Amino acid sequence: MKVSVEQLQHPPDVNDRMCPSRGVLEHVTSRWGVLVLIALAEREYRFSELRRRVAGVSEKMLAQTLQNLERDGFVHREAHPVIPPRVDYRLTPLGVEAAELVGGLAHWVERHTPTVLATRLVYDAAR
Amino acid sequence: MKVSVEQLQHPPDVNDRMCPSRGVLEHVTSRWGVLVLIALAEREYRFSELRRRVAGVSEKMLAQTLQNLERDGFVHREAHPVIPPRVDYRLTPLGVEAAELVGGLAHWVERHTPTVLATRLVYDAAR
DNA sequence: CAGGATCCGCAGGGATACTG
DNA sequence: CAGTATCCCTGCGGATCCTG
Repeated sequence: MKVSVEQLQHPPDVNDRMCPSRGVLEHVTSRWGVLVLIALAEREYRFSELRRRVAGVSEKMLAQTLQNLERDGFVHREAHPVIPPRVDYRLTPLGVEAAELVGGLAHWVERHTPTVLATRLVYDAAR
Repeated sequence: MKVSVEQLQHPPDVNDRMCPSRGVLEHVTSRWGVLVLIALAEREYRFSELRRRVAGVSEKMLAQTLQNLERDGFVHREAHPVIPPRVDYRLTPLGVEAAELVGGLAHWVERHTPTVLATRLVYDAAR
């Protein structure tokens, strides 16, 4: 089989280059991205507040998630020059829309989870 | 409608039982799950048709994704006892709803991707 | 307190070969 | 054609330490 040079030049992330919207979608639907958006949908949070709210997230992943969401324009970061440091995170107008959509999806999933679990039992029982 | 963050969390293994909805959500929002749902939203597909339609997915991941979606009750699998084998995949009524939601989210992201990319440029330029 | 820097384990996922 | 089985590896994400 012949392989084009172009394919070899950019082996990684070909899809990302061709379809950047996939990357954006993965940011908002990522494991912690979903939870952060839903949390910030209710109100503004500080870093460690958010860390407690989204229990289980590591500092690293929370920082990374927030940076992605800020870079994409979904979250606004406001650092107050005080000691000790204080940083507030809130949704941008774009973030509010995104949070409504992912929140809607999450809520729909929650409502139908019992059905899904029952379906799984039937599926698993059939083998 | 408000969605609580607590109900969606499952950092350790135990939380899968405490919060199974998170698992369901990850199935439909997974990298390939989203694309499969969107593809099947337009029409019924066969396995290798779907593989060509969802460019970049490996056989393994497509099979795994389809099994998850079938087990959760979003996709119906119909195998025809012919040679060569022929298997059709289509959305269930529940899957249609799910596909509408993830599709809505995906299309919203697509519409706002130019804005996001522009925002990223500004963000990156600021450092 | 808000995060950067580092190390590292392990499972998610790709490539390939094989089967019914 | 529609998968399953196998090998293999990277990169996600957790833990820990450090700084402003």
